Amino acid sequence: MTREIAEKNPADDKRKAILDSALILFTERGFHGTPTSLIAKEAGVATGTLFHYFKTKENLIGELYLGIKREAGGAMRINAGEMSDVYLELRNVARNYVSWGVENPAKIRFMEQFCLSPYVPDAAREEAISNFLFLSGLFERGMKEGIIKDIPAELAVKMAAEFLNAVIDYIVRQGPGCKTERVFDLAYPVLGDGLRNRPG
Amino acid sequence: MTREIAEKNPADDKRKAILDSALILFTERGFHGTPTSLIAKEAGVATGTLFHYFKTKENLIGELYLGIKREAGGAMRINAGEMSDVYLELRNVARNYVSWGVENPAKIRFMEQFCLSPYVPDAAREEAISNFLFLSGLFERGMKEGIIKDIPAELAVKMAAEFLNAVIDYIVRQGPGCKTERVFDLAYPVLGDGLRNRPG
DNA sequence: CTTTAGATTGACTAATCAGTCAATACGGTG
DNA sequence: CACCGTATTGACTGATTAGTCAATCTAAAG
Repeated sequence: MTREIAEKNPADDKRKAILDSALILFTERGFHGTPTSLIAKEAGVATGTLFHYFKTKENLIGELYLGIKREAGGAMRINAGEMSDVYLELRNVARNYVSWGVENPAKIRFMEQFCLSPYVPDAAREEAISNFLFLSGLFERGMKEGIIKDIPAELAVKMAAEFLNAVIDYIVRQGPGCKTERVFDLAYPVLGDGLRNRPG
Repeated sequence: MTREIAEKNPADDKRKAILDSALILFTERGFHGTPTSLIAKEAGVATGTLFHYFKTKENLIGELYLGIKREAGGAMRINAGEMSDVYLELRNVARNYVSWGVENPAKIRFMEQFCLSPYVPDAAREEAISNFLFLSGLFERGMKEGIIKDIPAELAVKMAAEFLNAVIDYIVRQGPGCKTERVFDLAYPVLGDGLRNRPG
């Protein structure tokens, strides 16, 4: 009856619908500002169904957070390991991240708004970090090879991530007329040249 | 009786106590997660007193946001206009901002957590921007002089701000043993070299 | 002392919300 | 069809909260 084409598991669809609605509502209204009843209504299910899939509201936000972090980490790795040097690898990762961010502004917003927030369970935050360890590794390799400034890798990752978030935010705010590639080519050299050891 | 030394206006003290408590509690528990009754209790006043000084809870958060933005803008301008070139001016602004941020981690947390948040009234956000217009001006001057890469000033401000937030966050997380100046000297060249036109 | 205006109080209310639960519908298996 | 475990529902509850208000306090001025 209500069966859609290519629908593998109706249960997973409800789950996904709940997560999708929660993402939008949380970014628009905040965690405590969004009642579970509203999430359920927007997802087209009853309140009870929401609590069938997620034990508590905090559990829901934790799973949402983890899923987004995993997706971001995955998006960054496209074509990873295929470049001729660390510098190009970093540029590729940055490019992937910005593309993903521009196409998923709500997810970026969610991460920025909630990564420091007390609502995200510690366990979810810790597991999320693991998705970005490869980045520290990349920086450390570049430093060992002497082509990246020698600074703590943790600091470098943080700086790069925040920098790219700013680029994404700028592109999204410019509206649909703004070509991502053009802005990226303008903005990335600031990070790239900055990280380079003894530039020139 | 309860009069302290050098107390100009007892009313202003209550106001300030409420804002101070609100800042801590909002960063620890979020906006909707912090009842006005708790803010009042932590400030040592009655609930009614809080609503005597602030018409609504949203009004309170708006004033808190504005005050912090004003303070940050003021901190950045220390010794501004006294440097020999734009590059040194920028470094001075960055240094001032990082120092202020490291000394006021709760205020940085608040700004990061709530600057994108729907709880901040639009009016407060708009007025806050005016405190940072001088920064766009500084970037534009540097671009005109050809010593800064030619990119949209709005983008440059955003990139620099997020970059410095990452530096502050790193220093604060390292704990009290971490010397701000040392980390700043390590981190700033990444931004400085990056912004410089045709480095080398 | 009396008056007056603002500051302060905290019990109270109407509204809202996270999570429950008993009832029902669904879907696969024999 | 009969059986059974899972999915789904939405009215309901106990707890919490923003904001009110009538009463009380304080302090300055006459």
